[in-house]
Amino acid sequence: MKPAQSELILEAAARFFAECGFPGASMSDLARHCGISKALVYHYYTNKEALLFDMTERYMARLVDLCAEVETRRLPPGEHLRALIRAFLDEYQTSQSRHMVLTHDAKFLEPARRKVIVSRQRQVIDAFRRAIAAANGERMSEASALPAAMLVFGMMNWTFTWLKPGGTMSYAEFAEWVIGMIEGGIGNLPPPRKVLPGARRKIERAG
Amino acid sequence: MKPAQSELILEAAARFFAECGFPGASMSDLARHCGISKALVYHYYTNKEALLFDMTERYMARLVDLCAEVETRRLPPGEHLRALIRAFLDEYQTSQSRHMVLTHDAKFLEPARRKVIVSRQRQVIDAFRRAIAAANGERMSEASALPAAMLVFGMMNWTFTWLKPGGTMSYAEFAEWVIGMIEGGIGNLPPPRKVLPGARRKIERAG
DNA sequence: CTCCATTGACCGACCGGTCGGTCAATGCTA
DNA sequence: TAGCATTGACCGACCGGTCGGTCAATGGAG
Repeated sequence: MKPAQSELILEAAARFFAECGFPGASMSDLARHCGISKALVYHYYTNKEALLFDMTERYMARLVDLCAEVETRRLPPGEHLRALIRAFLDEYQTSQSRHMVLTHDAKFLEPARRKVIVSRQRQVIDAFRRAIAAANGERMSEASALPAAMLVFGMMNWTFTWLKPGGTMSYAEFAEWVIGMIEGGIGNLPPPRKVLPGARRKIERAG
Repeated sequence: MKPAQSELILEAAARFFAECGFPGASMSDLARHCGISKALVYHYYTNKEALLFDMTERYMARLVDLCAEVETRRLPPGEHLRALIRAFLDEYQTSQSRHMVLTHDAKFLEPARRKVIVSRQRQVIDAFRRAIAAANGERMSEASALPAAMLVFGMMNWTFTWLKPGGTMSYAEFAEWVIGMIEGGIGNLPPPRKVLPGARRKIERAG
């Protein structure tokens, strides 16, 4: 069974939107990237925004599912949070384009559609907030769990600006760095591995 | 003394680019936002990209200066890193638009100009890397300081997606959260303040 | 003080080209 | 032949950028 044409378009669009930005990515060029005519793209998607919505909605559904799947494992609190972080960074490894489109271009959705995405984002945030609160029990106040979740999302989501699949540091390895940080701070990071010379150059973008 | 016209354009452009994205922000609309004609914008800036470059270059210069200024204080290592984090988050408070343009749209600069920005970014990353290495001395290997810096940038820079000036949590307060996290992990975060009801709704975007 | 050359701020109208989107026609397959 | 996949030709709107030209301020020469 060959994958549906619409999904091939979706995948190419994710890469293309991530590269050029939603407003900068023309439908003609997108069609060319897909190797089909522009009219055919419009055969599958009513307009440019529908493409953006389908892409971001599917991706958010995937992340929400990921949270649910980890919850079905019924792990002890500390391990649950670790599993969540590992699951997300594993997903991120193959979802760079999708995630960049999500964070950069969701604002171009019309309000009604944007609301759908934002509400799914809230579900994900809440899953982490709950996991953090549970893992820290009485040591952490209810009000602290949400900002703490933002610290965790910051560490994880910033990878989209610097960590690349196939680079020196793997996503699985970086997950342990995030876990080490939240469980004991900077002095608690994993022991160093052997690092290839020149590897530092791989890590370059931030500000 | 009134501020130069070109700087008023720059400021409006930062807001406008941040809102619409660089490719999505038209020069006609920008001029309208400034209350001037499009031709006048081109009187001050040779083209759209020059505007983007001037904006990002000035901002990066400011961040590099910030690192240098903190270094002149000659603080003990631990305090130096704390000061760097506090200085950056204080700057971020009033540089939301500029920073969003930097991270979203620097890729639209032509390679030569882009290189200038990237090299400044590397200077900033290196300042943090050195501060982190110094603050942790022999407890941390040389190779660990760079990924650790990425964790810190993640926590700080992710604020541009959720923390808003004038919101429930101040930037100064959040700086202490970042410091608490790196110095002892999630169990070491600052004690909770009184939080206004409904404040949680202020924090909404991530994924 | 008068005159005028020079300058920089500023504008409306316009250019070639590209945008998102449409549509009638043409395969191709069942 | 019915029906879906696919196309090239086409459209009005808008894009980044330029043009010819206006206007007030400045300043040096007489």
